[in-house]
Amino acid sequence: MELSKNFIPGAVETKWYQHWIDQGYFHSVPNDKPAYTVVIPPPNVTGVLHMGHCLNNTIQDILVRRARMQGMNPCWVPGTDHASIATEAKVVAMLRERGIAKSSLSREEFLSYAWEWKEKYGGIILQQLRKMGCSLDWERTSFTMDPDYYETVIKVFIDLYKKGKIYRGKRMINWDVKAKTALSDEEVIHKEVNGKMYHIKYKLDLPGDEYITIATVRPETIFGDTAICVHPKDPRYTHLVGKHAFVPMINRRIPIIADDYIEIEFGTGALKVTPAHDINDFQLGQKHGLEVIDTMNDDGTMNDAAPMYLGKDRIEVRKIIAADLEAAGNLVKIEDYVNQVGFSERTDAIVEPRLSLQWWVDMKQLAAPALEKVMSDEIHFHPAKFKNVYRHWMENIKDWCISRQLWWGHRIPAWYDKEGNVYVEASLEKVYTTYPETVGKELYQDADCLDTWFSSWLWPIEVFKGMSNPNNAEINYYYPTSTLVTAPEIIFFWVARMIMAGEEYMGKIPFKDVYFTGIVRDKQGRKMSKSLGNSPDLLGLIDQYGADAVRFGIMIASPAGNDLLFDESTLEQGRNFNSKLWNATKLLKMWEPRQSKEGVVPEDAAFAMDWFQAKLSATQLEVDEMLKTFRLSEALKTIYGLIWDDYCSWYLEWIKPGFEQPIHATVFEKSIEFYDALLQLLHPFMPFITEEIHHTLKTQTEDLCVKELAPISKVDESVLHAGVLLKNVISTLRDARNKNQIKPKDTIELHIQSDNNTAYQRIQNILAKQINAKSIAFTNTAIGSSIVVALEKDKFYLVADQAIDTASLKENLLKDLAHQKGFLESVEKKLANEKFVQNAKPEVIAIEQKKKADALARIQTIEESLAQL
RNA sequence: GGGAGCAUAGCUCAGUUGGUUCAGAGCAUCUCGUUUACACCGAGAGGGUCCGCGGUUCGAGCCCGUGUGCUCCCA
Repeated sequence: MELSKNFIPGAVETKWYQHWIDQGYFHSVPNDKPAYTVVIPPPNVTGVLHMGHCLNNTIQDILVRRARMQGMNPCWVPGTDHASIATEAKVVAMLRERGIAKSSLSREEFLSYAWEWKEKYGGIILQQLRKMGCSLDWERTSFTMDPDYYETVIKVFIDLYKKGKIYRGKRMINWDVKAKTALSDEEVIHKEVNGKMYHIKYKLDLPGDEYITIATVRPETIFGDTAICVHPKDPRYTHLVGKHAFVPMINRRIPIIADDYIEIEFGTGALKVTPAHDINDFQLGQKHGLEVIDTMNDDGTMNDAAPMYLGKDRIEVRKIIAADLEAAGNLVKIEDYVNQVGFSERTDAIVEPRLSLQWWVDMKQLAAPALEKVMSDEIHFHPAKFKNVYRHWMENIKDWCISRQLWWGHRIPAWYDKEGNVYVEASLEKVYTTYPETVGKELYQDADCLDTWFSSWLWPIEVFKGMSNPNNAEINYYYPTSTLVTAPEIIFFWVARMIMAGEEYMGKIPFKDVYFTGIVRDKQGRKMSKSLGNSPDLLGLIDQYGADAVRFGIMIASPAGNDLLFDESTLEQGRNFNSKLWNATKLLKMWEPRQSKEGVVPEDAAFAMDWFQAKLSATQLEVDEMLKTFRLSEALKTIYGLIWDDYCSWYLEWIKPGFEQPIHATVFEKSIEFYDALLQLLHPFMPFITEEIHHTLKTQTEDLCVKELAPISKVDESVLHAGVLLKNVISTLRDARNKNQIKPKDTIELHIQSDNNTAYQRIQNILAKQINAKSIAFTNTAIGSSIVVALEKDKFYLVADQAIDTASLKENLLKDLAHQKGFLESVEKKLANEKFVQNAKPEVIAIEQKKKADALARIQTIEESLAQL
């Protein structure tokens, strides 16, 4: 069979993915084997695959595929999140394009558009995961708004309400004026913004023309001012406390109060207090019993508290108010000022603090066990540094605002009567049953939805129907899940809350290990984002390089828990690795028809096979350990080196038969076997090409995808060491050839002077081949007119046809000699140090003594070589 | 303002409880080379005051203190 010149990924990938699906390899049912369960962090239902997903899902696939090959029963559950605010925003935008305003639709009409949208775009991201080769159990695809899931979310709300852990309260919340909804603290992104500090003077309610000057970055909020506050010990203002001032432009009279919350040094030392629009002002207002005047509508425009700006956006007002204040004679000055401003994660609108009646979860009790499980390492965080971050948050946890003023999501199961009484139940019928006093009353349901995370925190439970069908066989088998792979940015949003839900509703942790991936950044270290346009098109990259190369590229640059700087050159490296694998296959296939069964295996090939077996086993052990400790990037690097350097560059060259010579059948078989073992080791990282080559090498009885790893054979340390020596000799002699400008085609004669000839006898054919020597001889004496190379205690004489550059040879030897002598000196100094000899461990001293002996021997060798020149 | 983390070769990172020939890898760089697997390649080489300063120790990239620079989270 003639193999194509290069490996072409496209068709191969489609073929094998379909085959794996047809064979049902990714579908799991409970059985006798140990379960290895992973639930996907559900991407937004309308999302498209980006680099973050690529990294995250590649890692999960590696873990799952590895588990499959280790004979476990892996189950990787796919699914999507309804992502209430993001999806609703998209639907609203889509409707706007069609000329439909959300406000013109009923809730039911809007939701039918939303479902239509979900059906149309909802599957895209899951299709894209198939392209990447993800071995997900598609029969288990879940959605956070599936009927059972929906009911479970409602059930949890009611349960927590009845336990007194959910309450309704008027609090300062973060208001997204674009989406017209409350946001949790975690959904607000703080950014530094260049703004202005306005100094504004308020006329005092005193005889004469006296003023007090305040400083603010938000002059448009003055209409909500209900006090001015100063520090009680500020000598500038003590005489004014208890007096009153007038808000500019509207001339509303407000008191001047004192509180040590004020920083004397900041601004003018006098603070305008606006309880409706600032969290700190709100607290101050509560303490001093101040009035709360809301000056804004829910879309961020000014209301009738600011009659002259009615209907204008607050940001717009900030720009024009300075001129009006100036005209009114109240503006003192404007300074440049940098401050932190909160933006909505979803809509990028500037978040407004706003007083509002919302639903809250009391977090204190839920947090305690969840903190303990992580601190005690019952749940392992990788890397462990995130334990600190987690602890800090959990110890300072605040109540969770769970209501969102949206329609797309799980509608809050609360009904109100005209008097404002609240009845929480799953349906109106149930309300009438549970609360007989409501019978005959007209009730209306809360219009709001629950925060998306209020459904996702049940994900590892409800994908197995652990709550809608408690104690079923699946939840008992698959839960707790094994490993969660996610981004550190959602450690509080999601990870912490899943642990709480697990403890509360299953009485068990939801997962044993959490692997935090880094954030994918561009070459310059910037976070990838749509607005920067630095997020590459993943499917385009897969088309260009192949899925295996993309997986390779993203994993090789991805240290655990550190951000990864994405650079397309690693994808090239991945594609080159594909080529290397393919070319090695071509070489093996070339030898296939030229096998000979005659005679015994040549001694050098026997050595090569022994060596590679030892190297393979040793590396398999290393990789095993690395994967156990989630050092995936290192494992991939190790496998890459084993294949490229040890197998291709060394082993295949060592066993390579001469020009048009046959290869011994035993050697050929063994080489195929080795290669297959390498493919198996690599398979979790690069599933497509490894499966393809596995079947190209020979007729296989099973697919690599489900082939169980064989036990690792014992490592023969001595042959491993012999291999190191051989590689060392080859490199050193090649270097000597290079330095003496011996052309690659020119042969040399090699004479070896050693105490241990037998060590070289077994490998001399390999050595001859690798350094292009026409003969190898052993000698007890120096060989004249040769290039002398010293390695450890042995000497090598290279006899070439061309003239030898004795001067440079001598120079090199002298350099080496000086180096060795310096080294010897430092070792001797150490050994002469009494304190060292007294304190150091015996094995450390033994090592130093060996160093000394070796250095002495080496100096002798070099001196002898010099004498011969 | 509070908290967490990072600083090792041009770049991205390893470096296990302080102790092997005097700090490793991949990529990049340089030199040589198209001999039938592979130029998406082969052979070889160069490159580091382990951020500064101080301390503990016989011995520090690793431990302690301190300074500087950067990143992230929270207010």
